[in-house]
Amino acid sequence: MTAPTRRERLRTATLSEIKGGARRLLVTGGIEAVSLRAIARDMGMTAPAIYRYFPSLEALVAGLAGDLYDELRQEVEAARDATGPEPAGQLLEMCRALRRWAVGHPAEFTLIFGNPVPGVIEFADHCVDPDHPGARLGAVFLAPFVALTRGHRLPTPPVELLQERLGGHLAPLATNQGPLPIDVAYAFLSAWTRLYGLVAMEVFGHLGWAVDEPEALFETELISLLLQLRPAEPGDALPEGGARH
Amino acid sequence: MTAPTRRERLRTATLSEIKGGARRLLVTGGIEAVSLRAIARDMGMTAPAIYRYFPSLEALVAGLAGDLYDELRQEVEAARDATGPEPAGQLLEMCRALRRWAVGHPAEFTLIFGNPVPGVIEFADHCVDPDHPGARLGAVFLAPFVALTRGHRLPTPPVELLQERLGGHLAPLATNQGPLPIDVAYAFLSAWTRLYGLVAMEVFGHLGWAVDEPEALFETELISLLLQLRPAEPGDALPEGGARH
DNA sequence: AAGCTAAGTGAACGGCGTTAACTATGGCAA
DNA sequence: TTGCCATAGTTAACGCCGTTCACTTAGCTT
Repeated sequence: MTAPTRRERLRTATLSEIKGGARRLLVTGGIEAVSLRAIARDMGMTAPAIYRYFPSLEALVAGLAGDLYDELRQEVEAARDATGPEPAGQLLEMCRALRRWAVGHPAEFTLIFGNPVPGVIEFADHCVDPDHPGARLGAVFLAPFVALTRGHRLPTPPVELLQERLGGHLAPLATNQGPLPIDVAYAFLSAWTRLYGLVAMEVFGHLGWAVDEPEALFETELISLLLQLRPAEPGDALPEGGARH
Repeated sequence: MTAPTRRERLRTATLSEIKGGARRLLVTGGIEAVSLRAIARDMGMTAPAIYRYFPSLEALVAGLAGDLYDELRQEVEAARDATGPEPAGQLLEMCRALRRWAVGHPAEFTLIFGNPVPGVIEFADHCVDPDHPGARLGAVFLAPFVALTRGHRLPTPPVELLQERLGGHLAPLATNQGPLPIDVAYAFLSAWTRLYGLVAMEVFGHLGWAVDEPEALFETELISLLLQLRPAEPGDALPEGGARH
């Protein structure tokens, strides 16, 4: 690994300048403001020059999406590492970090978690790859989730029903994250879609008809979710929710 | 109210032809395929003529979104009316109708429930209007939900906690749908975001890393949700769940 | 029949992604 | 050191796009 030559340094600098410009346009004007010509204009370049770095605008956007996935994952990991070892507290802070990032970076969240934009479609399609940034983000949440729910009954429908309905369709999850007890797998997916639904509805502006402070709903739902996942204890505030089955 | 003149007939015919063309383009090529020039080309017209019917492409898309909201609501209402009077069965079939429409019309679902597209943004912003199609869709689900949960304890955090966290922030919901007990309001929003999260993740392709048959997860989650909302009875088994096609 | 209004046309402006042909330059080998 | 070549950049062009403007045509009204 020798020292990078001058051309290599210039190339990586230009590449990150392109990505930075794309990000800035994404933040200020949404995905439809990201154009090769605008990026090049901001850099004092011409649009065709960008084709030396990306084969198309779609590819550029896809690369940006990958970076954003990693950024979000690192944010979530940082929140986890800044918390004590109890998985419940870790999950709480990780979920909060996810929402905080989403609300603070709505355009970025929209790009990676909203409608598949043309360049990001292949992303979603080839998600069965365990190295996919989406799967890696899921894995970060899965670890403390498994730790939290280990060894006690989860508030799911009966395991026989889960087996019958869901048993044959969890192959992608097993491929990505290793084998899991079916009730843990189901409870995780249920929690993940709940988290996604809450955050996505807030960021996409679909909660305005119901609440004027989405964070309050988020915090309430988070408490409810974690209470349901905890083993029922005598005097638990949620006896019927947690121990129905 | 006299008979429509010839020009009026032509105008409404052209208007619906424009909308139909826009819908067809949306379905075949996604929202970015909807262009004034393409619509006009398909109609044997020129693009500026459309400005006699819509002030801009954004307005045309917003009108299309409104129509789609109504179409989805009618689909859900039809599913409700084709089911018996028990609110649990009605809710089950309404949720299934929602998912069926979303999966069968992914581009349309994406337009009204995904990233706010420029023309649809004002839609989301002015959602506090009870006549807003989104609020009306919510109301359709709210009625059987209230009936289902009336008179028994819901699996929510304690009401005092709900009051403290959420009490001051439900004004838009009350404005749109009338006053509700806070545990009912919270449980409804929780269920609504769960439903949205599930369907949106499936339609947007964000579940590929986890399941190979999203419908199985949907059905399981639906059963779990309805079981949690019902008063616990000995030997409860949610019979409708098994009577699926 | 005259005149007004609504519907539609064609040309044009500026913006977009992308391609092709061309120029200048950094790095390497003879 | 000189000569070469791959690389990074340029300009020009094509065909899309939304939108505006001036103009024509056809329908309706009086």
